[in-house]
Amino acid sequence: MDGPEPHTDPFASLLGYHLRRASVAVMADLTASLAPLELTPAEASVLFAIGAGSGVTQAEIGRILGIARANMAPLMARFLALGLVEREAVDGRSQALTLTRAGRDLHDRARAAAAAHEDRMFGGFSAAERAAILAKLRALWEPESGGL
Amino acid sequence: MDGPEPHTDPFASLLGYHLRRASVAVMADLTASLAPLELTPAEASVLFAIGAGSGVTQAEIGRILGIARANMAPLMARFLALGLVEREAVDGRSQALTLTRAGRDLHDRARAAAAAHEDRMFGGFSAAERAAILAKLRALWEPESGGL
DNA sequence: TATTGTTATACTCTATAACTATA
DNA sequence: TATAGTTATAGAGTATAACAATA
Repeated sequence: MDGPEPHTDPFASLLGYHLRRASVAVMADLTASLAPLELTPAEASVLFAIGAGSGVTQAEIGRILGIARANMAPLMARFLALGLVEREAVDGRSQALTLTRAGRDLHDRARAAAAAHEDRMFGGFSAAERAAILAKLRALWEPESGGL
Repeated sequence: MDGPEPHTDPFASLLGYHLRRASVAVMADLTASLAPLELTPAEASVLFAIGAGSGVTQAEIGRILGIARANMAPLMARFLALGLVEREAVDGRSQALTLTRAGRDLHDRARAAAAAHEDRMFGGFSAAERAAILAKLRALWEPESGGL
């Protein structure tokens, strides 16, 4: 007869489980960090994508960030309504996106908030550790990043 | 005058961004791995928690897994309807949960599916690398795990 | 024939509030 | 006064289908 089951942690070996829990915790902190700017993490990432590339289009951003085209529309509508973004026709269907002055302003503040958030979350890791983890995480979702 | 902005990846330094993308990709694979068993990742984790501890209660599982009590109810109702779980009164309000034979059976198949999934996702990492990443991830969400 | 941007819609997950019964 | 379990419901986030205009 076996005794009662030993209380070994059933999630101790499940990397995916810890990945998920960590992601949820980190996202919650980021959400709180961006809330004063009235930006969600997804919106901030779109702002970063527009701010980095000159004249990216809406569809391109969706592909880069993994946001469905249908869900980009209301997000961009809000940015336009807030005067954060300007559009310039590339051809009859695509429009190049650039940040207005207000958009660049908010972009910079979101960048600062994200940086503070990263320091708060990952400050306990050395720069080398951060780089090592980042490379491994990238390999998990970005096939062309080389790893795995 | 500045030239056009250089195309530096605006997410290159954002660990949180890569954590999120990796989590989404890994969860999608796990979801697909568990679909033949008609289990969601959350359901499988509950099955694992019941299978590991003798007589845990519904509320305890919620706390362990970060699932709100309100959301545990329908999940457990399904498990009971499927005959996967049995309840035994601990006191007037709590009930100890144990797996039935069918529940243990599904538990073991879910375990196997999760293990195959983990190998597929993380097989490119050495055991030492897996352990190192897991410890870092744990530190991000489980304060008492020591790190950070 | 494929792509862009849009609208409408559905589906899942998660969060909140309220309630009963029990400790 | 706090906790267990439940119900109902609301809000995100995400996914699908369809459409008009353009390539």
